[in-house]
Amino acid sequence: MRIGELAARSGVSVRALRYYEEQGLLEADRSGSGQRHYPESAADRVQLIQMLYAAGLSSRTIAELLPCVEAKVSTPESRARLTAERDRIDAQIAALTRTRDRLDAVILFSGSPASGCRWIAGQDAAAQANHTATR
Amino acid sequence: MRIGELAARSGVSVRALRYYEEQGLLEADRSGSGQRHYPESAADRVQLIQMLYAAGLSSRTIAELLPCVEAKVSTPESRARLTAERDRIDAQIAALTRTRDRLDAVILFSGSPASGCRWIAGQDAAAQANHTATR
DNA sequence: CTAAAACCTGACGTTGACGTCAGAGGCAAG
DNA sequence: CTTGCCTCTGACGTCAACGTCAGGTTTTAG
Repeated sequence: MRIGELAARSGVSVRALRYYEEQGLLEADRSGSGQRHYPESAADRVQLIQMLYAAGLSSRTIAELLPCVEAKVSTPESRARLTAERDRIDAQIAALTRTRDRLDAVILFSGSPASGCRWIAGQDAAAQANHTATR
Repeated sequence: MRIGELAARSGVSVRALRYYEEQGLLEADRSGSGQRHYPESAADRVQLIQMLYAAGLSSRTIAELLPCVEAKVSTPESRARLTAERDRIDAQIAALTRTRDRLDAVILFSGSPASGCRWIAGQDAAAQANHTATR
């Protein structure tokens, strides 16, 4: 498939796909006229790339680890990197969990009918119950 | 305390503290000569700011929600924002967890002695056991 | 009193993952 | 054939959270 279709399928921009290639994350066959052609498997690969970007990995790190993750093989060096990144992600999850719990506490407390949240007059309890029921 | 000490205590740079003030996240008393003076409580506030930055909130959003989080009060609007951010963080935690599990699978599989990871010759099982024992 | 250290404002520099635009070709339909 | 859409390369633009530097004032240690 060509780049536009891959972009549509994987939900990223055409520019992003070219950028991934530039960073050595995604290879493409070229037609005689220079157009990129991707196999079906490219969609999965793009998903994986996005996944790793979302976890805070840089292009360089992704380029280093992507083959390992796809093939499930690793050298001692790459295994060290993998472990380091996993630990970093673990720490990030822990931090995010604390942050979420903190926000939850604010939401629950300030949203509770008994909490005296009526610090701006004119709020009726119905709207508050609505928000509280969000969870 | 002055800005240098606050920076040292909270582990952020002086520049960052000035930036926070510029963004309306952190206020400071000024001495006659214009130097910033912070109360003890500023350290906690900075920690909270860092926490929210780390969760992916922008300066603008933090400025909006910081008073709510500190005082545990909220208007209906801010509660909606709080809920939205919490949900976003929840989703991010879920995505990170999936990513971590994927990395874990690679580490465990490629690190297992029986996995045939010896695809580069010359590795002894002892080093592998070391890495495996990391967790 | 003096020199070092800390602080001030203002302004330009950095980084990464793209967005966007320009100008030029390629490709199936009518 | 030509119209309209897709693609190409190359290059500059963006945005946020600071880093860094310049040039000057203030505070502190000796």
